[in-house]
Amino acid sequence: MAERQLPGPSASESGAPQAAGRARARKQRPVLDLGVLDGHLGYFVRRLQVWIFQDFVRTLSAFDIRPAQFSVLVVIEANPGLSQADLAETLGIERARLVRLLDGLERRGLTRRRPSPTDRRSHALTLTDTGVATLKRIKSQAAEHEAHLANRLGADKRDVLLKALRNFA
Amino acid sequence: MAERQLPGPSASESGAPQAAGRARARKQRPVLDLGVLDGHLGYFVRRLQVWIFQDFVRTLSAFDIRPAQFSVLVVIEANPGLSQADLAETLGIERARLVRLLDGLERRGLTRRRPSPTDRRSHALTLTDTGVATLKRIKSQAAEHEAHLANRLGADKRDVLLKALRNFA
DNA sequence: TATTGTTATACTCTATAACTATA
DNA sequence: TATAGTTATAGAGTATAACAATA
Repeated sequence: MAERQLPGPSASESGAPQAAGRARARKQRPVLDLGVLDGHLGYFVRRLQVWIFQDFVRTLSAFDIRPAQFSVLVVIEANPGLSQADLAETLGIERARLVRLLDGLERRGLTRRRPSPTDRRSHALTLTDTGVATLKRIKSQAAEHEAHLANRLGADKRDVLLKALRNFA
Repeated sequence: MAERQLPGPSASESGAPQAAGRARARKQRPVLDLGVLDGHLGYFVRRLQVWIFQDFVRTLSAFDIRPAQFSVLVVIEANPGLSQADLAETLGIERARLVRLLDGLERRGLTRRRPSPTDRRSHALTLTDTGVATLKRIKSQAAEHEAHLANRLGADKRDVLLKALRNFA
């Protein structure tokens, strides 16, 4: 794991790592003009999203879990017995991609595909006992990641954003 | 280009395509529980970001340009003569990836790498005349995409988000 | 005819590591 | 020693098409 500075999510837990690690000098760069990018919401949404993903992956590195995998585990837990098609539709993931995603989670013993009692084409998805136990710990770490975000963004601003975006998709 | 429905950005320009194309019936799906995802800002930021990218690509399909390419063109135009390292740092793109990105734009005659007058290791990036002219038209389409977003999100909410995120990265 | 899960392909993007030529 | 541009690789993710089994 290499060190990362500036725009990336900080590896330090809190506040100012000022006099701690004797931060190496970095090349000074000119502040550039963003041009019309400054008026495009998409640019800033993307920057925020990248920051969030990086912090999520780092904060949950002990579990080797990525945001997409997390979302799959959470939705299966909340809706046991659901089908792959329904899961894919809910999360906006391609059915085709979900296959590999579930293969991975299944190989790790976290999820299970059972035959659907009502439709022989589809699978009924559930968490294994290990999956439930592991997800409990994962959720705890994910909450810590969310705290990082609130800290970085300001708790008030984070709440505003959450409410504003909740009804979007 | 296949049809796309529901969560994706609508292909229709405005309002309600209700009685127009006699939309095909879609399988009815149960509304699933998002579980703790509902409290994670990252999930909704990701959904919004995906929507924005899709609408951007569709709205600018006549130019075959993607968000990353757009951001590169805009920042070069606003900071002629800048280096690849500075551009990469500003946009949060890996230096390694920027190389291919610029190769593509250069092949299309939009950008140019000139020798830096002060540092023989680095390049001074500029738009070509074609690049300037093309970008002008691209920016017009990008503005239309931004209008779609404001329409979808609500103009007021869009403004709030832009202000909230501008100072993030 | 349409849907479910699946396989396959192409492309974008992130994350790294390494190399060369310069500074 | 460090930086600039480059090449290469591995993996995630998107987009798309096709197929067999089933509805």
